[in-house]
Amino acid sequence: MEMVERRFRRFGRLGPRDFEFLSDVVSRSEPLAARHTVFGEGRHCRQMYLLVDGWVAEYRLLFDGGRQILQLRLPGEVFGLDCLGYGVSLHAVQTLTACQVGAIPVDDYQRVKRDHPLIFEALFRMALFERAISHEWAVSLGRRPAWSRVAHLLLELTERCALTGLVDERVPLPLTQQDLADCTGLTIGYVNRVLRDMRSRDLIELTTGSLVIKDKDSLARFAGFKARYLNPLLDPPGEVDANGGK
Amino acid sequence: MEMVERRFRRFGRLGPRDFEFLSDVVSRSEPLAARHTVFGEGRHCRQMYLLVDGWVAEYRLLFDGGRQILQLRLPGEVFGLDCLGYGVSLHAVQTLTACQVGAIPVDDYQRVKRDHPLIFEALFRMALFERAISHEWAVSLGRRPAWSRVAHLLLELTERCALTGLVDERVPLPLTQQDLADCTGLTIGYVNRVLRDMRSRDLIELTTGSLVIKDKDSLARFAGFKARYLNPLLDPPGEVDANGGK
DNA sequence: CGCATTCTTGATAGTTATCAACTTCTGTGG
DNA sequence: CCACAGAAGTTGATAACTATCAAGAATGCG
Repeated sequence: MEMVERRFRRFGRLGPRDFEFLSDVVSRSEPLAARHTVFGEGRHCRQMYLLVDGWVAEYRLLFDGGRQILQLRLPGEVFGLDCLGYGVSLHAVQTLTACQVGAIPVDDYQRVKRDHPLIFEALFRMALFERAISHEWAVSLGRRPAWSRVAHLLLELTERCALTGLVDERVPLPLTQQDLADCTGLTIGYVNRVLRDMRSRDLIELTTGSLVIKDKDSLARFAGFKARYLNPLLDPPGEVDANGGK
Repeated sequence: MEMVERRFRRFGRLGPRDFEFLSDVVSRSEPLAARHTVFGEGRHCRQMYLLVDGWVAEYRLLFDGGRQILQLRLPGEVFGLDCLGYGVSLHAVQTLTACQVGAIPVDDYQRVKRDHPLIFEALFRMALFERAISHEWAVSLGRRPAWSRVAHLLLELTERCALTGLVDERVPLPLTQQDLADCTGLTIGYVNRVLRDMRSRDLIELTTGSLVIKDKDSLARFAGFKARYLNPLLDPPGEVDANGGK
């Protein structure tokens, strides 16, 4: 619940009733093993998911065996919203670590909207946040050279871990090099070479499962990384005054 | 108003009061010339925009002069939502054609949420729709070869034009080859070669400003194009029964 | 301790980028 | 109605980044 609460607090001033609802979802959440497929692409879907703990990847598989990771989800985030707009999953989801995952049936959609408008609004604002990240990835995929793509991803992930707190310099990074390749649109071999180069320049320290960025400034400079898109406003417009001064 | 109404009808069963609100925004909309910058990146922003008519591009400029188009907006769509989550524009926007653009001040945000919940919900569902498109672009940028990227974009745009109706076989395509390149992460020269190839195979007919796909099936097959992501559900979950049978 | 991932690395191939003309449009003003 | 200027479209030759493929080393897990 810890991370769920931190996350939602970042996207709205929920009330006790709202946290009760979330807490309820969390209490009914279930554990999933690492590297487990939560759902495939093109499946009829009837529920959204709340990632209570662990990391998952949203991805698409291509005809030729290629894979593009569309987004990484961190603890407290929500995924599987396609059921709302399509009733079918447009992408697949797989756990990267062991996870704890809660479900929110779409049948509860009307109820959430009505009884928990602040949760609904938080979802909207989370969607905007996520969109900003996707845009940044698109810029990487479309216009940045391999080195910058990888640097950008590493910087973004450390920054996102910091966003909900609870991390020091060393951040968990449960991604294989193949995963990194599938995020950045590169091949595993080339990712490896890029990482080797970063290590040789003493910019990062990357072991299986954890990352330390030793020279954030240099890395950010080389990659053209600006963290602005990772710092959403705490309040939606018009509510700052209403709630801020109470 | 025509296109705005068609668009919003696709994303919610708005009431007369809702259309009144939109109509009001439309009536106060202003014309913009083609190739005009609506707003730049990193600007303080206090309003969302309703694209009453015309096409605009959302894009990012890079240090080295490169440009990545993040999204194309068609008539009836909304853009500039960053002001809600960031208060700052994370990307720039430029008109591709002459446009008619309405503004919705963020100060009206609370009012829209309260008095026009269906509009608010429509925005949410539009965001999901837009997300699906962005994901598809990410797959193109990351994993599809140049030829498929271009084919995919052309197919998507014809499909999107059809979504709100009012087009026959020939669709307007106010994009220069440079624009196509900036959408697909390619260079103008290579886009030109790809188009030449498509024309030589008699798959498309592309003149400045308009496109005809002469062999949709072949093109779609070669590019691995599936239009599923462009066909959102007409109703959000739980409302089908409530409204469908009236 | 042994298998199965994951990680590394080298050699080579292939898309796609670069760059620099040149040509074709399109719209404007005379 | 024609001439002109600037934008947009074409094309060729060459370079470069990144992919491929294969195989060996390292690491983690049961």
